[in-house]
Amino acid sequence: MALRHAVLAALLEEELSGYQLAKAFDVGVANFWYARPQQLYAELTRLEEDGLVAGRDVPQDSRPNKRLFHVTEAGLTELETFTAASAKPAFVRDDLLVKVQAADHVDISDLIAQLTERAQIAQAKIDLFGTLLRRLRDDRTEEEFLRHGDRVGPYLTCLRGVAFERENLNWCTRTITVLEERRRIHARY
Amino acid sequence: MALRHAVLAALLEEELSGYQLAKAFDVGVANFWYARPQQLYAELTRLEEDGLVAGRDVPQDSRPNKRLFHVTEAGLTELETFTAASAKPAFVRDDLLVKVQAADHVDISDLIAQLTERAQIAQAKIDLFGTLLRRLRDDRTEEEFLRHGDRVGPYLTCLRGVAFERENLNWCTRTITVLEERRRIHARY
DNA sequence: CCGCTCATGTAACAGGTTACATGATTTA
DNA sequence: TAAATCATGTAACCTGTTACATGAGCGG
Repeated sequence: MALRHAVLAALLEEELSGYQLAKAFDVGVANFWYARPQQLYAELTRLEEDGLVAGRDVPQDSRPNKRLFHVTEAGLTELETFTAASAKPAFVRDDLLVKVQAADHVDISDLIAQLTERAQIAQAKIDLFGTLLRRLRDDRTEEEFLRHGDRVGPYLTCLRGVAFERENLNWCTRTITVLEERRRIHARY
Repeated sequence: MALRHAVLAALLEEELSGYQLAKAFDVGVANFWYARPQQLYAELTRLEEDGLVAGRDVPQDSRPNKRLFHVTEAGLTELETFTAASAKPAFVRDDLLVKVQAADHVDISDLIAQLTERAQIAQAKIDLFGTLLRRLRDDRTEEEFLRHGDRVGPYLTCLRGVAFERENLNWCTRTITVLEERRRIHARY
């Protein structure tokens, strides 16, 4: 099971409902994992059955009631065990890269369109992460926060997210430039 | 189907056997996708059934015979269609990031060990990709090659691979430094 | 003779995606 | 009144992983 530990890690910081978790694991706030809502609801059910998280009902007026989950002692132990075990390397699996790999055999305009779209998404994420980082470290400088802040885990993963998206953006614009230049040259004949 | 197009893209450059494909999709030569040998053999069978690739038997002495596959006209059309369709964004799903997210609640030494291991893997990949890039562009400078080389797709995906691993390495060493510093401070009490 | 590379698979299972379902409330 | 947000799921399906199986030749 893989999602399992990601959920536990996310719930360490604060009590969350399935719905809130889904938000975090979707749009890109959680840069260390991605999952669909259905998967999260299912996983929370299983985690509770196994006693790794516990939920409590929170009645709300003018909103449907919700269940907030927190990590139990057993859950923390499970996370410790998981952390001690060696991590399998992460792989790249990206449709866009497949398309660029085939660049010399397919329509360049399609490719440029998709690279442009990806670049925009990357920029949006960079902005989002930037805001998030500023909120996490509050007044402090990054250096100061990383030394003495009380919870740096989420900050560190967020730094990874920024770096990744920055490289992503960089590569997209570079690739677009190359492909456009080649199209221009080709168009002369 | 996802692997399908990755296989087609890989076969564009040269005729390959299942075994050769497996090599390319494993160790990290193909930086645009990852797959296990079993999956590739299965996918090649399906692709051939669907007429998107065609194989030919190559008898070898002092080696088992093999089947080399190449992309058919129908296969190329399929790739074009795929490229024209909009790509779904790629997500992060990394065990190591989950562990770092939980950094404030788990054993730091375990974390540092795994970050170190990951950093070494990243360095190895950077070297590998560097060699590959030099081979691809031959004598030419990168600028020159990207403008006038005849097949730049694999080069561009490889550039993405280098950038990714460089950021990976960077983040790992930075994170190690932060965690070690915090451990040092903590140890005083 | 042991382990590695070449060469190709099958079968059972775990994990993730897509489609579908429901229902209340707030905002435009 | 239509769309978005809050809130939670079920069921069928597709994809990918793990474990296992086979067999020949080459290098130490």
